[in-house]
Amino acid sequence: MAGKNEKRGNVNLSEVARAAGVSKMTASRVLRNASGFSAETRDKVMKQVDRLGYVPNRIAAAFGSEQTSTIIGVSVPYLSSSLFGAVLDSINNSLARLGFQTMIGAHENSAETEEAWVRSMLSWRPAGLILSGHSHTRTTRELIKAQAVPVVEIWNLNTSPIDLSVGFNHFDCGYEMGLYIIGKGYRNIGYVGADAQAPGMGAFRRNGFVSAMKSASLELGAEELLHDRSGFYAGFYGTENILNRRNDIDAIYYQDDSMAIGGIFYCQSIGMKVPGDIGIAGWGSIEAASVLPQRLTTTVVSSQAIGKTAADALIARVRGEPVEDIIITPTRLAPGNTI
Amino acid sequence: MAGKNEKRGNVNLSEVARAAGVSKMTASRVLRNASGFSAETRDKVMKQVDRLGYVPNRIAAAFGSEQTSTIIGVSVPYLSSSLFGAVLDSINNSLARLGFQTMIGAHENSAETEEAWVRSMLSWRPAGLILSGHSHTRTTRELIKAQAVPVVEIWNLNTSPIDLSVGFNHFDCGYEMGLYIIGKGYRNIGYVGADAQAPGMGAFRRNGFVSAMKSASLELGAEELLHDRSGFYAGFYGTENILNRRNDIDAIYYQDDSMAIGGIFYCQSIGMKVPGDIGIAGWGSIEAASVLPQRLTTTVVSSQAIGKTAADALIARVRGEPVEDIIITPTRLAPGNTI
DNA sequence: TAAATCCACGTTACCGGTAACTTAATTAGG
DNA sequence: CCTAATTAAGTTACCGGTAACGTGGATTTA
Repeated sequence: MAGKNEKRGNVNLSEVARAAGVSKMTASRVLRNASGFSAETRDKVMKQVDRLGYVPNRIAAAFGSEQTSTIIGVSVPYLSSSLFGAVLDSINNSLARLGFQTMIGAHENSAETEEAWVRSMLSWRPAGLILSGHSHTRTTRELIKAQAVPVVEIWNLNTSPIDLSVGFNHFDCGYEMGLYIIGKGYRNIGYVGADAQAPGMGAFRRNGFVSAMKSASLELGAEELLHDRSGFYAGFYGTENILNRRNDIDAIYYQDDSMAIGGIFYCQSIGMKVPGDIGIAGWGSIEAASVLPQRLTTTVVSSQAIGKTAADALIARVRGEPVEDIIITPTRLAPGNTI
Repeated sequence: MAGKNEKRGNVNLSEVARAAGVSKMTASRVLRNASGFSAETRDKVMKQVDRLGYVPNRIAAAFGSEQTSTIIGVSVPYLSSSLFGAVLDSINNSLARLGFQTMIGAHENSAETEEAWVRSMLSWRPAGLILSGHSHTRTTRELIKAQAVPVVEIWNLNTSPIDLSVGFNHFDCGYEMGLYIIGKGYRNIGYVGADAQAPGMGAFRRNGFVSAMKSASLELGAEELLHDRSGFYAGFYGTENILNRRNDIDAIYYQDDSMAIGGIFYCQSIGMKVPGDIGIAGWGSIEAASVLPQRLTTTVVSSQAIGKTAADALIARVRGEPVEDIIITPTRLAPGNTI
């Protein structure tokens, strides 16, 4: 009798219940802290739980009730990105606090990869999903709607979301920075980005920026889109390229702060003064910028706020509480002294 | 009949099987690509799968068989850290490729937080776990052993692991760097770190470093342990502190590259030349260092290799294939020109 | 004091797959 | 040509919880 059940050290509810001299259902009620048991019974059950080392089986629970899935699928472009790392940390923190588990996926800015992930994710019958892809395939949308699973699209504000959207408008970020730079008197402005092979949100900012220039009857003096991931080195290299092609560029708008910092270092390395010889602006306000001798002109984004807001909104929806469909998390142009 | 099952757009195997005119079991075999069905039958089933939009239920599958859980729990200190971000990315990539799902947890260097996570994780009956905490509570170890779940401890090499260990020796990294710096003629060396409230692996490197100094009959000239997370700013600030206390320090070893870079910037900001006035060394080889005007003296660690090796080893163990218990991923002291 | 209510707990059925076993038909082998 | 092996299915039982409902005794209410 002992030997048979010790195949894997797995004790189940029935054994706990039997040991405590109650029914399986009563033990279940105690463990879920539902009502319908006396304090005395609870103590009896909990004593056996401890003695037998019972580990609840959430797979069985999720299977049995369909209400009790506490899995939340979270999809981001990359796990190794300082901006998304902070979003993930914040989401995971909020979810864990609320008793939910995070299953992650990295789509690398490919809508097809995202679709494959969503498909496999849905078979876990998650309580909800958090997506950060900038666009989804038609199948992705259909799959999600067919399963009627709550979803929050984060990062970019989607004005007609599948379900909920938490974020801000990337186009507007670019537009605002465009007007700012033009207002400072720059006229021959370049753009350096790094997601040409699979455009992410940076493309929206770039378009907003170009649009601002158009509104002042200007156009991009030069553009460098590396087939690479954004990063310090990509910024360094991209700046080298663009300045080799056009030496009359007086300012550069970068896809993000990492690249802008790389750009500053390139300029430094060839003896160009920032902002004396060239103006530089980034986006995203990463921590690395805080140690630069100059304060980088950038757009401040709160990754933490997005993560927490998204997690809270999703769980509210999961629980059937009322939620705003579209929640804007503010961004702020932070003037520095690199422009 | 139609209305009743359309409660949630959920189609189950029975319905697919009925529509295809076969038994549930045959449909199951087709979907798992097991043997025991004809090409004709497969086409019939797959046609209905597409027509009805069947999404398999992995919760039910995992529940029914116990062999088919494809959940892997992965625990790291923080999700928003460039080093662990790369490890996570690599783990997730490898696992996804092998058909496994990653459930994450962040323990923030607290063994108690890790224990709570392990407890909740085990109730999902995962196929395996990847842990990166530098030490575990006794309960954590007991829980894992009782459930007989495969585990890989990563990052720090554990010479008596619970199950498997993939990583390298942090003490040795510090020791090696200590000898190197002493060999360059420095004598009054400081250490700047940032995990005093919950020591992570950096503490081992620091101890290795101190040990190297002892072997040369030296001791730390000064030490600054910030109650903060490691990062550029912590390095900047820590350097300011340590140099204000002792202005005769001729070199500083940092907990990691982020902090070392922060240190370089602080020195630059007060007009100290690196390495003329002070030598600086970091650890971890993060990308940010690649854009510095000087090449940072550091220890190169392949986060990617650790992630992939750990994932592969774990899955081999899950599948019952033979695996090395202890796998060392190499590190390399990379001399730069900051020392 | 009888009826209504509440409480603590038990019983039954079921969630959606899969393992293990069985059966019928086909093919191979001597 | 008859038996053994192989293949393509079907049947049955079960995984470990939870929802829904049932029951008997204690307490409250009219």
